[in-house]
Amino acid sequence: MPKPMPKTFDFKEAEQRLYQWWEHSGWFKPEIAPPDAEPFVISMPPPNVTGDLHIGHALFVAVEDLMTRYERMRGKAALWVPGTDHAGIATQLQVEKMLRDQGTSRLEVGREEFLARTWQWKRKYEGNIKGQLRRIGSSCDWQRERFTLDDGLSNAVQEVFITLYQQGLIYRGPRLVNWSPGLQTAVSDLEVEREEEDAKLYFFNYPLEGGAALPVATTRPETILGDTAVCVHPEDERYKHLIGQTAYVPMLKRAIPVIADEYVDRQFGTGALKITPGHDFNDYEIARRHKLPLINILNPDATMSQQAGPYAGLDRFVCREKLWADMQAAGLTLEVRPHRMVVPRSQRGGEVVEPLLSTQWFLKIQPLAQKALAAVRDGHTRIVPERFEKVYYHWLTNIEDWCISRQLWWGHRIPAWYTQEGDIYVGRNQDGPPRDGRKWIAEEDVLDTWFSSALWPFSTLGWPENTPDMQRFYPTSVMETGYDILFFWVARMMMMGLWFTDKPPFHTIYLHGLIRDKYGRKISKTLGNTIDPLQLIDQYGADPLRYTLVTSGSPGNDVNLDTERVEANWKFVNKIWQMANLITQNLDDAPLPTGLPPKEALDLPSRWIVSRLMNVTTTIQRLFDSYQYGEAGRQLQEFLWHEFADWYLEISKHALYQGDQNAKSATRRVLLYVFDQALRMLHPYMPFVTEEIWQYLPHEGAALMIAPWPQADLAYIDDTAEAEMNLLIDMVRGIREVRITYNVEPARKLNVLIAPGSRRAAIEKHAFLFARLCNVPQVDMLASGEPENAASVVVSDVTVYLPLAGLVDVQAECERLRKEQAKLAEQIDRLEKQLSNEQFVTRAKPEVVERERGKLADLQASSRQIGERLGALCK
RNA sequence: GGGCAUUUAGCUCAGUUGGCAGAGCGUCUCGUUGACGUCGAGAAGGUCAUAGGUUCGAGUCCUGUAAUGCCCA
Repeated sequence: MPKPMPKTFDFKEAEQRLYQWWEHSGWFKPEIAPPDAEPFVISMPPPNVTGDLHIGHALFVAVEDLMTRYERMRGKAALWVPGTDHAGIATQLQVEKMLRDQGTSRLEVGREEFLARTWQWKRKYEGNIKGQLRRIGSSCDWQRERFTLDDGLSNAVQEVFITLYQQGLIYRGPRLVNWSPGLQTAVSDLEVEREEEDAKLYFFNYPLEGGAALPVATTRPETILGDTAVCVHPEDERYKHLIGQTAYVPMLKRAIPVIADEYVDRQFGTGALKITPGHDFNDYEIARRHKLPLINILNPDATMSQQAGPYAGLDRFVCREKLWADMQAAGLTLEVRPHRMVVPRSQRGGEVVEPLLSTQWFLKIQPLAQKALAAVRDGHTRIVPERFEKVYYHWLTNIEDWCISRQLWWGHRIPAWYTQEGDIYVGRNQDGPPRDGRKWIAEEDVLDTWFSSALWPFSTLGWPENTPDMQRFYPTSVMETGYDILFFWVARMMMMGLWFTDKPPFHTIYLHGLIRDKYGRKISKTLGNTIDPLQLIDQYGADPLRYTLVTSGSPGNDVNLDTERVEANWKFVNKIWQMANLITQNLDDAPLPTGLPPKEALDLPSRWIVSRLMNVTTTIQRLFDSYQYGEAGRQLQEFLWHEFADWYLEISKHALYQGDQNAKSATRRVLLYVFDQALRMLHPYMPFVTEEIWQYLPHEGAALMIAPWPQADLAYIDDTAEAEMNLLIDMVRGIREVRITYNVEPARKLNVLIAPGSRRAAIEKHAFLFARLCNVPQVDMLASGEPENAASVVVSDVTVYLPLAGLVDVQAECERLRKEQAKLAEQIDRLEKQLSNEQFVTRAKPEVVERERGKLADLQASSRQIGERLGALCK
């Protein structure tokens, strides 16, 4: 006898054991496939080492592990490269917070000590993350694990930086950048979030030469101190005559010109615009056109600089109030109105970001963007779902130079040095600056984290060395990640990959949606609606969580996660376990030939379930081919639970308990085969329970995770068997319904009489089904006439009579039959109309017409039967 | 301002070559049996947001509208 299974699946014990076994067996490595196997590669989006994994991470793990396991079972050399990201700003903020809690600070401990502490932090959270990835069941190759600050990856970063610099694509210079005063660093456009907020619009008089004044409106009065012009529309009749005059900056009395530019919106405010090129992107452009000077009135911490004269040292918002009060006292102010405006805020801290003149490193991105655009446009890389291609095109077409330097400590140090004279040298950090006797000062800044992430698909494989991994596994296959980082990450990987390897880094970009709570609200700590994947795993196991995440939505759309579904799917796991229990309990020692018996040797239920399996397998394959994993998973559940378990398992008991050796053997083979195939297809969704069960079943090969992926054998598809079984199933359902309608105690056995119409043979042969499925142990064929006191069930041209002496209320039965008849009449009417429509018969596909005709015939037969019954019973 | 998505049962969502509207949860009945009460049987519940169009036929394709959400400026 096979090893008996425990009553229930102990996932806590099994998950850990199975994972270790898989890993130690080396099955997560692509090397288990033959050397000439086609590779399948995913670079894992590296989680930040800032903290623990959240439910969003669990989603990408579920999907990527599914893809990897599927391709591995298909015989590919499947490689899923894991890793973590140093996440410059985010991690630095966390560590700074930790230092603050310890009563010290970054500046107090100094750069070296700060970095040491950050590495400590990194080790701790990286460890957590790896443990969590394992808990979810990730079949990634841990020996190829990478971290963005590894030596190899840092080397790739330097190589890229130096090359781009030499190609003239990286430059350094003073530009207006988005400055985060709290973090004291520049950030890129993407890291600034803009949202409409309630603010104020301040109206005041700009004093002009000769005592006149020009009314101006501004949302940020403190920037008045940095004005270098006042601008009106050249055709504005109100102000035309003032063009060329001199204005005086309030309180500072600095003389500036009144200029004209068509950029000015005459409808907005007063129609006159103050120009602050040092602190506004639009003003900066206007100033360039008019060759205006530029004044920086802000310090890096957003206090006012020396340029602000008497206001120097004040915080920007304090200055706003004070300056306005002073102007009011000077009689310059007009009014303050409430005003909705877009305020730029830092993606990280949420503080207001200031446009600030600052010397930074930039990447001239247009040439790279062109290649990235072309690769998708020419179909070398495909985005799933397709609609994101438009978003991708739009962003890359309008892209501006990327500010890549950050005034942080945690990150890749920019490999550059300067001299006092302003010379720049770019070269490898380990080589140092030129030894030419001059004093070279090392660049302190680090690179934007996304700069290194952009290299991830190839830097993790050993680039710039032409390593064996690089040769075999690059380009990678699929980039699976959230649509929210399409610009931050995916587009940048495309640009860097194409620029440095001349190949798109992956042929497919699969974008998943974001996880929200069951009400569709964004998950956030402040809302308190966070969902901890580890807690769900502790409660229900990894399989239900994974299955739920994958089947709760559709590609590219957000998932409103209802944790009750995890519980429901935990029940599904139990159900599968119980199926396995039943099957294994009904095996014996005799070894069974593997595979299916020939079709001719199968009874009807077996031909039916095998045919259903083949059809489902075909559907699953079609869905997998188009990345529709959610739908595929749902179909598997439907098949396994509501066809295989509800019907075939019940029916198979007949052969198992009452059949002869041949019947037993054939049924066991079918049970094993169908179940085994379904487990294989389910494995990428639920690796643990499927593997554990598989080990209790007779099998070839060491593990389910490396067993071949099913292929449908179309020879077993049997439409006749499916139709025949459906008839029997409908009869059983009808009988069950009657039993419940007449409150027949479930324990009470019933005998039925059947007028079998054209289905006599099939019904006689499978009469045993009724005993097992609806407690009808005896079925007799009715030669003629009708029994008294019987309820009836009509399916096609078959009528089943249930003699229910004393139970049948003739009136109620007539009522039931009339209702049934009316329903049929409605459907018949519809079909008759359709089929008498010349257009339908000639234009619709022949098989559709045929199907409708068949349906009509069945319905008409049923209707006739019921009509006769009504005639006999309900005079 | 431009773009995208969503709108289907009380709730959360499926429904991709156009062919009789589905699941889970919840609700209501009822539970004999040698896998499972973490279960089984049965039932109720829907103008598929809305107005048009294409088509023999539209939840599905096209156009307009509304509401909600997201992205870009």
